[in-house]
Amino acid sequence: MDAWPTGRLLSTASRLVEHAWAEALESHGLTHAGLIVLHFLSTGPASQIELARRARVQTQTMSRTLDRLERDGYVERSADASDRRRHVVVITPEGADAFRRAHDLEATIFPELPQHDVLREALLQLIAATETRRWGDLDD
Amino acid sequence: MDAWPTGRLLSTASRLVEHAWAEALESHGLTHAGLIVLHFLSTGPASQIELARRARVQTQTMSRTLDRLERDGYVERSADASDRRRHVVVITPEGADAFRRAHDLEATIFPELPQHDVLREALLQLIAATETRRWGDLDD
DNA sequence: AATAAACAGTCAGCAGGCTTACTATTTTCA
DNA sequence: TGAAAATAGTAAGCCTGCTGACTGTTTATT
Repeated sequence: MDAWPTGRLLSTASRLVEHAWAEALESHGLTHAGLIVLHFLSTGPASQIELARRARVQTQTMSRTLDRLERDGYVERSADASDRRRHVVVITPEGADAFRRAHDLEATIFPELPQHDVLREALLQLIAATETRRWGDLDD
Repeated sequence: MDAWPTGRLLSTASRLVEHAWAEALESHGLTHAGLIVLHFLSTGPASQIELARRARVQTQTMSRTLDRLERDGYVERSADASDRRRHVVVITPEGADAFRRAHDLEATIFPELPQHDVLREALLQLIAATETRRWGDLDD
């Protein structure tokens, strides 16, 4: 496995970690993708396009993630009065509750690593190096 | 984004890198998941369960990946005479060709990173720390 | 003012992860 | 030997990425 290309190591590690999360999250009625959204909404409402931009996914993907969150009663969508193209997405009390319960898991589920800080730094650099081409200049 | 949990950084980085790959690979008629399989098969035939184990995916996932590779003419499945439960998977000349053309991309597509070696080492440790619970003891 | 362009969101369909549930074959062992 | 257990593979259905094509609304241009 030492011979694997770095991209493959990256996606394998990502899948393994995500799976460990998923196990913990499903007991709170949440998924990985949903948790990200609740995180963003915990500080206030947002449009779908803004949520997509911050999560670095396509608006179509975000649309379906919100479908599921809405189905489960964690968010609500309403038309924006001043711009009827826009939907304002708001977290519900149930959503805020689920987020609060799940929030600490994010930190604790990650395995102890001697290189944790270095890993974070390298990932941030890697993201910075690749994302501009795909997502343009983002400030968060 | 500095405040993001490490798991989220990991999956975001993984998706961005994978997307850059995908662009390059599709010009060779390949996908990420397919390339891994061709890589494993380039040194000889294997059973589906063995391919799944080495790629760290479920056999059901591998089954469908092989469906697509077979559909595209890159691999062939045949029943194992000595154990009729088993399918022996073999790479075709077309598959070997596609693999050869794509092989170098894996290394060159990855962005230059000052921390490349440290990143690899951290990822290998992370995989080692998480995979045993899910995949048992593997020797590769 | 009318038309063109940009924008916000959705739908349909594919890929590749996952789980649960199934068939068919082989192995074990009572 | 014959029944139970293990093994290899598939099917169906969910989630979350993606692309391409579409609707409806707003903004820009002429």
